[in-house]
Amino acid sequence: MSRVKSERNRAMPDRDQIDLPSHDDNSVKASQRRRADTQLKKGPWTPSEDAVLEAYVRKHGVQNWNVVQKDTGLLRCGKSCRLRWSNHLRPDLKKGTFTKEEKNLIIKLHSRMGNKWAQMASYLPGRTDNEIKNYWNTRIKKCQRTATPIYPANICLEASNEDQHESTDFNFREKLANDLLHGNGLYVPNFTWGNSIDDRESLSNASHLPDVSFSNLLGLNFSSKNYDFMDQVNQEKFLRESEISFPMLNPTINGTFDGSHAFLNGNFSTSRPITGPSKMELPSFQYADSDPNSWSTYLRSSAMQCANYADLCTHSPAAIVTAKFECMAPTDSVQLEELLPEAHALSSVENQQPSVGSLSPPSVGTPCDAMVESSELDLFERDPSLYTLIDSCLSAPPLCPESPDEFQHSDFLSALSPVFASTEPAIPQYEQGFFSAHPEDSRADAFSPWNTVPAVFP
DNA sequence: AACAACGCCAACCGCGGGAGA
DNA sequence: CTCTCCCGCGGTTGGCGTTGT
Repeated sequence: MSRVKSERNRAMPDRDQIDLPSHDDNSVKASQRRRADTQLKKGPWTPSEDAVLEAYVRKHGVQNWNVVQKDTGLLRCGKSCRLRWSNHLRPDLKKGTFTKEEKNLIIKLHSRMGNKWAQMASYLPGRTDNEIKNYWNTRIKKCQRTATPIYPANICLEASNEDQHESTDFNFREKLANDLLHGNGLYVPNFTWGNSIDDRESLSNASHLPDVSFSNLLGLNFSSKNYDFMDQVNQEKFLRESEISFPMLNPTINGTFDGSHAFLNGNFSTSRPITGPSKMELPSFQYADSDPNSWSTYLRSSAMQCANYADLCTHSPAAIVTAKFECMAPTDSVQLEELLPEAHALSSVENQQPSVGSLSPPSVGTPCDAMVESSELDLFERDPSLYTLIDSCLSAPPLCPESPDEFQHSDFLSALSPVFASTEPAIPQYEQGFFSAHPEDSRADAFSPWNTVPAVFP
């Protein structure tokens, strides 16, 4: 903060609006403040007010918002002036609705930052924290109403992959493996079909991993010496997918959160079961994994349930049709700078758009986009031939649980592959040098010529 | 056509932090 | 060290247009 002393002295002593004698006691100040508040205008800004404010800022720049109010005679408090300028009158603002790329980025950023709207805005040049906040709040409401995950699976996948690849000081993957393996012991799940598969809400947030090996799905590796972490989480993933395939298995997936794991669509609490209306605040990824109800504990329990699902698959191979919904891996080891490439790419895309404020050009159709628009992919709609495929599979003789390897699934999976092939997110490439400085420099405020240069309109 | 629900947006409010007196 | 002031942030509210019933 580099305010000039003289400017500060010109500022109105009152917190936001009015000059008050320095010798007044607090009660008098408060009284006068209230009186002053009533004199100030509230509500929507008129074009004439905008013009006055803009003209003033163009001439004098931004130094002290209370001075703006005083000098211009606007019946607006300094705070209101600042808000109006930063959210609407700034020349570098980008108008219009968020593009799909921006939405993706917001979701990804929120998965890492939580409700740090201003920080998030720094990754979205031309966008304000208020815009992002409004978008997110609307999104949360929508997700709550439709009982869909707040964090689309593809976003979580990227977060998961990035964390797995780049985390150095905290190896989340190994931590999970340790949790799952109970030290050096192998996890031998209970294969008894009939255990209720609960916590599907939680399962929808399991870690995304590459396509599930069918032998893993059938539980063959559960007793294998080579049964590693990936196998376990693959099975975990598959179990979660079962909830998507067979929602009827979980009558409790209706938006209430009173389970011990307390997953909240994309958010999960570290400790407290959540009942009733929930406040979707910070992202799950931000919470430390230090609670008995946490992610690792959850994974451990659901790995066991996975075996149940593997059993189910031996009788109902059609279940795997929906097996391509990714999910998340919460972690507290996050490099926010990882998002710079995407932010840059996003900015590049925006720059190529025909005009500021217009809608984005026809999307290339990344699956991530699709997930943002609709978290629930109807694979059957996307490929009606699946019906035939499933029918043929279901009409085949039941598989023998004792020899699940006999199941010839390769054709089945390959037939499905066109459906699944497009579900990997397309991450824009990062062009070196676009962001030459810290992302904070890309903040809308920082981009503004007012802040860096002289406070005088060029 | 009327009403309600929803979505979006703008603006306000309270609070905390930084800086200067 | 304390107080005051300003700024910025996050939460919340209210208005208005759109959509659904």
